[in-house]
Amino acid sequence: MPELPEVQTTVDDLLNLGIIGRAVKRVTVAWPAVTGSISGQNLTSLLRTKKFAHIRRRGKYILFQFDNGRQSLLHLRMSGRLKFVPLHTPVDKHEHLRILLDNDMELRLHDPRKFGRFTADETVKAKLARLGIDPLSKAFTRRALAELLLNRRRQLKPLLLDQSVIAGLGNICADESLWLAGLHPQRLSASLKGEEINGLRSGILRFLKSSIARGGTSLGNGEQNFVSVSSKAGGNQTRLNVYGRAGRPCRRCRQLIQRIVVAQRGTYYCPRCQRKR
DNA sequence: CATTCCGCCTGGGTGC
DNA sequence: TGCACCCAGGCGGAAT
Ligand SMILES: [Zn+2]
Repeated sequence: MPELPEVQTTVDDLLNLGIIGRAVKRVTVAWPAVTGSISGQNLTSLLRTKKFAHIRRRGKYILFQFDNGRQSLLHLRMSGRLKFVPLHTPVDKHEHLRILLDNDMELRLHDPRKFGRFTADETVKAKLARLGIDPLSKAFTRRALAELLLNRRRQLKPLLLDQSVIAGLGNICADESLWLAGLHPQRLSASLKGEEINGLRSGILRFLKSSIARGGTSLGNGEQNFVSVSSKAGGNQTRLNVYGRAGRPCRRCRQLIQRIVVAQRGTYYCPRCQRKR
């Protein structure tokens, strides 16, 4: 579930927990697929005594940088979230990766669907290199977005979800941004006019800033619902205009919101405000 | 180059 | 209660 705002919220939380400057004591892997079958012992020998120097968001990845220069990446995928608890806290059945620090606090990946991934090897650089522009960076100008759109002939929504084009946007952000901009999710990227491109950029930024300011979007109360490291649910769900609102009236024109499938993802839009043309 | 389908997993919701 | 079915915030690989 986590998209850019939820990952950013998670990183912001991590930076308030006193992890920076602490060393790794042990890594425990409870579900091998999380690490691509790299054992906890291997990861422990790689990271033991190394201190956390930086924690940053890169697209939807959380990047951990250690004081020896080693980098590792954590991706929360669909249902991952982090917990930070004392060493002897009973291990939940959904906690598949645990990183013990030298203050006996443990960072745990809680991930019911087991899609989350952690890597600390040489593939990190390649993964980072594949990421497109960060939508919150200064480089994400109207001109930069125009170039990304006009040089491709793709449907808008799959393009927005392509992490090698723009890094961090997810299914909710794509639908909400397209509604804000009044653009059909299947419009061809190369067909956009200047003003439409500017509107799309504004929509993306407006959604991201709103969601981050509210601690992300938390859609329910289940195991797979997003909460930050401090166990707080986000508040952006009440601001959604189309996502999950099929059959309900558009807040702008009262036309009923429709759900279609685009690029194998549920896609919500207003047939009146967002014409294919 | 773009699109489509599948696999990876568990859990929540709905309808019978 | 039970069961069948559909859906889910992501992504990588294969086929077309
Ligand atoms: Zn509308």
